Amino acid sequence: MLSKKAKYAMVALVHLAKHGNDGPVLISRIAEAEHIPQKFLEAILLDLKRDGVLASKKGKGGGYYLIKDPADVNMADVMRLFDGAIALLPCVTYKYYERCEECKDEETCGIRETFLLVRNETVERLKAATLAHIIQTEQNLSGKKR
Amino acid sequence: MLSKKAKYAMVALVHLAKHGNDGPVLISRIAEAEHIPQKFLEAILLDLKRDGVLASKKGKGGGYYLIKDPADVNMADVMRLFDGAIALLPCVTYKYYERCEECKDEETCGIRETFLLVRNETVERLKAATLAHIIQTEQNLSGKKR
DNA sequence: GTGTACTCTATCAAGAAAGTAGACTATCTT
DNA sequence: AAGATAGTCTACTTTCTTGATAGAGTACAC
Repeated sequence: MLSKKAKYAMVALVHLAKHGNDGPVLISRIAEAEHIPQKFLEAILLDLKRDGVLASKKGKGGGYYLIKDPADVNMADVMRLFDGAIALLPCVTYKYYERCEECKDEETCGIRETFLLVRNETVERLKAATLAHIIQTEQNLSGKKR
Repeated sequence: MLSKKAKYAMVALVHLAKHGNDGPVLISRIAEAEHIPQKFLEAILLDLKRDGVLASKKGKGGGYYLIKDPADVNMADVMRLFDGAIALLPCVTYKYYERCEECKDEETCGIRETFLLVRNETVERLKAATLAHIIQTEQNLSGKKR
């Protein structure tokens, strides 16, 4: 399962991508609009800033704003930032690789093979899920609903 | 990430599917062969027994053995048994469904849509990963390696 | 220089994950 | 029936992570 941090981060990013066209958005505004505990959200936005996705402005008229193109911000990166590896086993991750102690031969492990395929499919899908893509999807879904 | 329990369960099941043709296999044998803490493995095998995948025999000549066809035991079920839902968000699970508090409209949520697709792909892949399939895969991989 | 708004450090409670200990029960062999 | 074998059950411990909250500090605008 995703952590709340990762989920809140995604929700906040979508919010910023949608409402950030007229300058910085207040933390308090995002917190209220998206029902996220404000203090918790502060830490999350700070992480996203350190990661280079967002920037902020202090004082009156301040707030957070996107500094990347919504088409260049994807859910795979967000998930990795907050929850670490996407794969379900350490032996099929790229950055967090760890050998299974009990595995005799990694190259012929049938379990590993399955989870490697799962990982690859998931990463591909999450990389495609950019902010731009998510917003587009929402518009399509509302269109169908009507 | 998978819990150790789920991973050990998968490894133990593959062991039983491979070596269970001449009667029950001792917990201690599996623990030693697969490098799993024995006491921990006991609890795991008990869970698998309660779930109807394994049966056991006490006393001399006893041990655990599969009571399902290896083609009918898949990793999706094992993962659900030990780790709960496979999906990354509670709002896209079947059995563990929970509404997102902050979600205004689930049907048009772009984030949900992405994680629904991820879940479906993962479940499909894990359902296909039966014990029979895993063992077959291992044979194929060793074949290629030589 | 006052108010606004982000930043940083510390702390906390609850729960889960991973593993350990030990007594108990069922079964087989002789 | 005794004694060994092997799974069953209950309880506990330890460590880590998650999801927060509190409050002082810093930067900026007017």
